[in-house]
Amino acid sequence: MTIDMKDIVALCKRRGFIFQASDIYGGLNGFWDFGPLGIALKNNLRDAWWRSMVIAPPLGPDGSPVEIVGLDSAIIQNPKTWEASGHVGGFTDPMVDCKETKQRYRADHLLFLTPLDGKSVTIKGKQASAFAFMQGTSNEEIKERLKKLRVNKEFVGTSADISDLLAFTSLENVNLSETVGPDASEPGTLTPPRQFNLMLDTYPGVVRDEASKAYLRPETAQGIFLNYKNVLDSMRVRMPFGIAQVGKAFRNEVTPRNFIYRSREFEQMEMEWFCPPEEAAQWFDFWVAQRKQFWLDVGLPESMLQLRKHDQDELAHYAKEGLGTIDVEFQFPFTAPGFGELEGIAHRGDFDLRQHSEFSGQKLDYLDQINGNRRYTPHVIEPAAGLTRGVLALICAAYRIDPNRPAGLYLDFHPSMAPVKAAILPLTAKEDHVPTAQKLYMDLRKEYVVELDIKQNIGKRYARQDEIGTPFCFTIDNDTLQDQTVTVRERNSMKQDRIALHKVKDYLKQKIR
RNA sequence: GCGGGUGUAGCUUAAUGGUAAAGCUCCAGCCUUCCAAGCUGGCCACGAGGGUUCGAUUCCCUUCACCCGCUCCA
Repeated sequence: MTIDMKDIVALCKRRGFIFQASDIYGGLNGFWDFGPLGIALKNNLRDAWWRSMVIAPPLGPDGSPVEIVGLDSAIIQNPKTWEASGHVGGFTDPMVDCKETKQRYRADHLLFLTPLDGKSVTIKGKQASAFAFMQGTSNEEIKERLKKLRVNKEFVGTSADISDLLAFTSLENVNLSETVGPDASEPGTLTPPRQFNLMLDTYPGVVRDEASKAYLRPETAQGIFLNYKNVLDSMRVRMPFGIAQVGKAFRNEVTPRNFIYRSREFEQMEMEWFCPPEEAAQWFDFWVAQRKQFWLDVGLPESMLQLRKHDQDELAHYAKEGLGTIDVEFQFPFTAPGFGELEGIAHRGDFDLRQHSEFSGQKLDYLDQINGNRRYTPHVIEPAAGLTRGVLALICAAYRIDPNRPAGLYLDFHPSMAPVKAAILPLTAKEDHVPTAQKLYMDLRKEYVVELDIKQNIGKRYARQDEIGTPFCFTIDNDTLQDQTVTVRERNSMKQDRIALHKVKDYLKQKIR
């Protein structure tokens, strides 16, 4: 069965999960709003995460519960934060476009050759003094390409490894008009490198002043590092321990795509786990296993999940010195049969605390008074999950096409994630079914999100509940009035059972973990 | 940012240089004892801006959004 994202987007809109932001104004690229059921689903996922991290964190390798505390830091922090974190400097990738082929290249991924004798050659009547190639191009491919361009010369670097070639950005005075792009047929088609600012900025204060420029956080993590010392000084935590945070983050994605998967405003669930350097490897493995289990627990099927270790060259700037990064990936409809990132577990080493210590002049190390007053800067293991992406994964995983039911489809949410746990349906709108239904509804809503739906025939009401993934429907009919039983209709099987009216609450308690 | 495609009601579709049509949904009422049933009535649309024209949803331009591909993705 292949799922079309169009159908998922349509369902999300039709049933109040996710709307395009600023819909009545024609939308805004990269922004989405969560409707009544979308926020319910998101809150359920967020709460499950918070519970699994802060309220009831898992047992560590030694069998005792690990220690994690919560945090909610500001979205806007002192801009120095992002200088220290490396985001201001390293978060803007210079890009180069080719006017001929319409290709775009990251300037720092381009390498190029210059003739050994320093003399240019003529191609299509134009002088060419440099030839650009994508990083990773093999020597054979380079030779082949030069042959195609009918260039017969000795080049700097051709006989050596590709890594010896000069990086494009290292050439201050490169003459672009004499440079042949990686896929171009003539020189002079490349644009100068352009900076892409990947952080959104703002200007706190009523007067717009360049000196007051600040950034909307591109990740929640830095707010945790900034509060590392505050937490240490106020919470009596001891190494190893974690700080967890859920919140919005903002990135100027070059191309927002795939519904809410890559948006410019999104929500993260991040936990920074601080530990002694020598324990980092053990905790890294521990958290990778824990995080995968979390996604299984909220209902994503094993077959749609995979763990993937980052290659060395795709590691983020902060993860380069550590044990690397492993992603938990989900098989989204738009990546299938491939997978897309849902969560990344990164070993950040002591990079962040070291940087912030240097930029702020504050001591951010740890004095271990239990183990001989040893002093060290903790290493950090970071499970960073996309809450927004998690919601999309839950919806995609739950989407079931079923021609045998009126709605033609249903959402197979795990009962704990379902926005509505149960619907109370009087079989008819007649006066004798309604009061009993209302009474049951008023009773259940104290503990569960339930809906009372009176209007229209029963089939339509079941269909609507199928579409929003409500796991159970309780129907009140004439028999209810006689023997105090109701029909319970189970979403996935559409099977009906009769249970006692007073057992309904226990039934839900047992079914919804 | 590039190339291609698509924009008519909540959804699916229609027609038209001159009052924009229908089915489903939705709402109200009736009827209904278990899966979008039936009857009656009702609400709701030409993505936005500009141009051509007596008149534009239709033709032209621009723009915005979405989809696909490229690119990017700490």
